[in-house]
Amino acid sequence: MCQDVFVPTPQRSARRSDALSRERIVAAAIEILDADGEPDLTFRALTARLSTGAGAIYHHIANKNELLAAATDDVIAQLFSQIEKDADPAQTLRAISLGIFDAIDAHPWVGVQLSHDPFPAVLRIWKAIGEQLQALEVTGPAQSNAGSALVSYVLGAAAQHVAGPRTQRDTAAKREAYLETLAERLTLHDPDPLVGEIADQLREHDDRAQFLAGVDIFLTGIIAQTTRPTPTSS
Amino acid sequence: MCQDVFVPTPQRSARRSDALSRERIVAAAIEILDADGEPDLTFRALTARLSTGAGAIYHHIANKNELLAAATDDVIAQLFSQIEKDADPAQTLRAISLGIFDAIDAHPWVGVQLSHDPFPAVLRIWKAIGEQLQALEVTGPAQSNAGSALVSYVLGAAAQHVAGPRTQRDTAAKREAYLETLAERLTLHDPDPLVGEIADQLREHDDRAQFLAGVDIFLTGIIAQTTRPTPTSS
DNA sequence: ACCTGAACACCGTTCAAGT
DNA sequence: ACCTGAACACCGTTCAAGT
Repeated sequence: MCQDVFVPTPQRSARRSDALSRERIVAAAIEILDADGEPDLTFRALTARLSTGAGAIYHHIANKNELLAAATDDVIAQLFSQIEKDADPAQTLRAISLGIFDAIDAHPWVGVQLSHDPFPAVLRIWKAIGEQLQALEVTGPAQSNAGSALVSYVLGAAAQHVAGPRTQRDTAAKREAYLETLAERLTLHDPDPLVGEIADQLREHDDRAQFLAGVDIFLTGIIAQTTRPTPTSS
Repeated sequence: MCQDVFVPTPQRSARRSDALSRERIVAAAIEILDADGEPDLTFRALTARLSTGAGAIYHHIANKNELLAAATDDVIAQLFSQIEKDADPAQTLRAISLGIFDAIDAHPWVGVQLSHDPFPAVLRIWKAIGEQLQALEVTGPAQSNAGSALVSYVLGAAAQHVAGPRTQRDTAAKREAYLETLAERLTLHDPDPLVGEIADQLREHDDRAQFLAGVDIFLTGIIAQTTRPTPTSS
């Protein structure tokens, strides 16, 4: 269809100074999502915060899915503008992974969204990780496999980290209680000693440190496979 | 419109032979989820299929979250009853990972649920993977790290695999078109040659093979770390 | 062009009333 | 004890009407 022009019209009737825009809508959505979680992001809450009518939003955003995707992309874009690249590609990959983990820790709804509907934010992640893998001289199908695996791991681990709690406040304050409850329910329902061990690990472990240990397992595997592509090669 | 009566009940006190039960409710929910996807699992659709009233469900299931968790646990439990253990723990870990991937491929809503609300199904996965890691003589904190990482990878990869399509029919028939559309949008919005490469990979790659390649990166990393715990050790 | 807000077609859950 | 189904308190989205 045609391009809609979008002439900013400086003089005109001036209207309200804080006119609605996609940016303002996304910013307001992020505030609600961070404060109250995804279920509380309703068009009614959004219109109340923006002092507008329900339908006005739809002049800038197609629907709620697009709003969530835009809010997620905003957080991820912001994150990548802050990542500092190291001379060592493996170290940069650790920084990228940890940056994503911390962003999802701070905005749990981002983790849910990236697993549910990855476009367009996950593209940024693919690009950044692919670049570093090339620097590691992992190329061709090996790069595709390694990149896909690392992206899946990072998103999967972050999603597990924020599973249960729905807001950042919840994550910090309630995750311990959540894990404790979970641990109790496990041991209650299952006398298996292995379950007891898992429950203890739940109580004690540090998600962030464990996440980084997983990244290192990946990097070790990628580097080992590059050095020695197949187990049968000499 | 008022009488409704329509009481077939032949002899009364026998009640209906197919009385409601948690099992029948969960089975009906799985049928709807597989056929139409999570958004179409409504209590109205469920009561219609079970020929009952809306409130009757609540005598057996606390709410929709519990219903989704129960349906997911049902699928995962079913899966583990079919896994064949190999003498080689690494091979069994591949079989478990692939079994979970295929189960989520067949029931995409399971992937969403496991990322969103892991209990109790993810416990089964932890147990099965932890057992095989012990057989690999990965113990202590290393086992905890390795198990957590593999679970995160498997769930993350499966979630990415089913992202977009919402039913198994969609996955098979529409994923190719989805990836093609995605590839086109990528190249349209971004002239970066790296994006072009990613788009080509999207079009060509085999999710299942790539998933297995990622599992092997993991196993390689875990085994390499066990053999040589820290990079600085001789 | 952009905004308004009532209206529409839903949804999960509750609860008085039945058996 | 278990079931019924109307009612309640929402929700995302639409659309005639305004400026």
